[in-house]
Amino acid sequence: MNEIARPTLDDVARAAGVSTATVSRCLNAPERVITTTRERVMQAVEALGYTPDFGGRALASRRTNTVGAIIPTMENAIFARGVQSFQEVLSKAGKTLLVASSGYDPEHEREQIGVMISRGADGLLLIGSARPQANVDYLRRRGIPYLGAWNLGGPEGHFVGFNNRAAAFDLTRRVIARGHRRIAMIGGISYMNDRASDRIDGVRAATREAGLGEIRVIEAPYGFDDGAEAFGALMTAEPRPTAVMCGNDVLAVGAMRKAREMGLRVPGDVSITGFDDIDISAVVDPGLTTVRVPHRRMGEAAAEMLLKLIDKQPVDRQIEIPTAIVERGTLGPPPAG
Amino acid sequence: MNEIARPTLDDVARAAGVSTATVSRCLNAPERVITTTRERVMQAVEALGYTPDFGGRALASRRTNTVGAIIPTMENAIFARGVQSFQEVLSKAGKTLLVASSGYDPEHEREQIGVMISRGADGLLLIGSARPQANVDYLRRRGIPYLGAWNLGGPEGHFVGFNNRAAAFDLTRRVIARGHRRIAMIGGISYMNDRASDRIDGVRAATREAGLGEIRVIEAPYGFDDGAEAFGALMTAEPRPTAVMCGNDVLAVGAMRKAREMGLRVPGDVSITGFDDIDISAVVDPGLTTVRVPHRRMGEAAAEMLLKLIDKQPVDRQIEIPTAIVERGTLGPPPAG
DNA sequence: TTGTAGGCGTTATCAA
DNA sequence: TTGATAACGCCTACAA
Repeated sequence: MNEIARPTLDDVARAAGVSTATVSRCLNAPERVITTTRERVMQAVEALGYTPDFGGRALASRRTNTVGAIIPTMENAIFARGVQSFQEVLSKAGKTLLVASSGYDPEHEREQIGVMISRGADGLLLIGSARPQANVDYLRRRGIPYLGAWNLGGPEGHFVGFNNRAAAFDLTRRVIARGHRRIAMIGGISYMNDRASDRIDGVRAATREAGLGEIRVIEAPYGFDDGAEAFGALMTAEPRPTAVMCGNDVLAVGAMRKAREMGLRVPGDVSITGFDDIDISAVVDPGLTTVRVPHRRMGEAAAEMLLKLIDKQPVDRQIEIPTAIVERGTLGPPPAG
Repeated sequence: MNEIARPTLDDVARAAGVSTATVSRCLNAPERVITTTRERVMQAVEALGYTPDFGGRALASRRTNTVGAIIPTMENAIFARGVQSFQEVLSKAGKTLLVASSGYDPEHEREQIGVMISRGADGLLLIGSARPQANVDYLRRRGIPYLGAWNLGGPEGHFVGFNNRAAAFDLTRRVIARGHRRIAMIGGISYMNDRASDRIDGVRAATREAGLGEIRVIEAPYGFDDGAEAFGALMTAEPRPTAVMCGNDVLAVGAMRKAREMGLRVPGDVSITGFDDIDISAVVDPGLTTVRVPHRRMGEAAAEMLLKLIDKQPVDRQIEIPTAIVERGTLGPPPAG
């Protein structure tokens, strides 16, 4: 079987006995071509297996129908899920998704922004709002539409996301209402990560409001072991917290594992809360009390907003996706005494 | 702040007082330009913030430095993980990843292949080997290098993956060695999914080899609830199986949940096994006995192979990534009687 | 409704 | 070592 050279518009035009302009129109504005010729053309397209060349099209139309997403890593299930639905919506709109990862490093993000620009992305999805001004300027000077997702942002820019701070605040209030006075937190690494730092801020604000004084916060990388280790450190200090709130479910599940290893009952001896409501949280025993974050809905909303931005349609500056506390079994009253 | 038109090669050339050809050479073959002029050019590039236009470059060079991946869905953690490492390796090689999803539908996969071709992907990552011949032909006629991943394949084509059948076979032998004679299986949907069907085949082959006769297999979609439901059906039939082997960990964890709901102890009343070793499997109680599948390593190996294929370097036709049985707590001897 | 023709930004071939 | 210049494949006024 011989390798067949890719057919061009010219080939199709010749096969259908029309000009290249007509073929182009058949593909991009079918209503501007009379039915009979259109059918003839489409037949030729089919027969030759023609697919338009992206380079040529991009060059001539100044449009790539490509959208870029720069996320920390797909290994984090919450991003994988959001990106999946983001991509599905894009795909329906005829756009293709270009994916890059920053590994939580602003410098690397900056590089990837360059890659996306150079590939002519029509729009860009970024995560959160915490980034060097240089990265933002870079984008704005190019006038390329972009969006922060997974969180709400500052006074300018477009965002589709959750109010991480408020959700953490509400959850903390609930913990306090259960009677806890000694609360500690295992947060995600907050440097250049506004989701992590907002969650920490939310917890701090609520404990302050309740007059509990400054709570202890350990920041830990995103991993079960890291959560376990931080939990160990927290629980060997005196006075021991009666509730440990975690910046995400992975840390929380790691903490639960460590609690079991230490012979601590949850929630009998210590309450634990998470954030994200990943699959695993419904499955551990007892079930993890956490904050449900609808990543799929967010991905879809982000795609729709970015599409509008690209089309220069009017959009709200921020879209807040509501979250909800999911009470399962890891939050109880503090141990007596 | 005004939006700044993207500078072109021409702009840089003018700023540096050279021809566009020289600028192009500075970027693509620096050694062919004398140092002094090169420095002058690079300065202009820097000053203008020039990034080459992808469309123009693709058109002129017939190369896109783009690689496509068409996977069922990123929501499945095993793909998300593999794609992440795939992307990282690609990125280091200066290639960008285009992502599309097939939703496990061959028809949709075919469409996405078209999209990738039309975008000039230099190479393609597909999942597994089960697909209509038409999809394969489409690719081969174009002469575009592609790769099946996550499984090994038939007599032709390139593959980087696991021997799903052999791994399932080995695990089943282990189950039988524990004394189980009544084994049932909850498999993934096998239609056009060779990973799922190979795992089922492996289990069947081992039970046959042991003279256990035809075992009951229920196929279920990829979801906790689906695993739970299938498990319920299996355990209400007579005679009840003493071991339920699952085609993936998600089904297995669903089965474990259902077992608890039914008041069945695992592994006291029934043993359960999984496949994939996702995060959750180490965290459930008891820990799930399963097959560890190194997705990251596979993603990396796939990227390296595809890169070589694109460069027309010689490669092995198949690369097998080894798997390993992970014994945790869900596999025990069958209940007495 | 259809065709003609110029141009999009880059690379690559040839000369100089 | 550098510079002209002709592709590359497509889109889009503009003309017919």
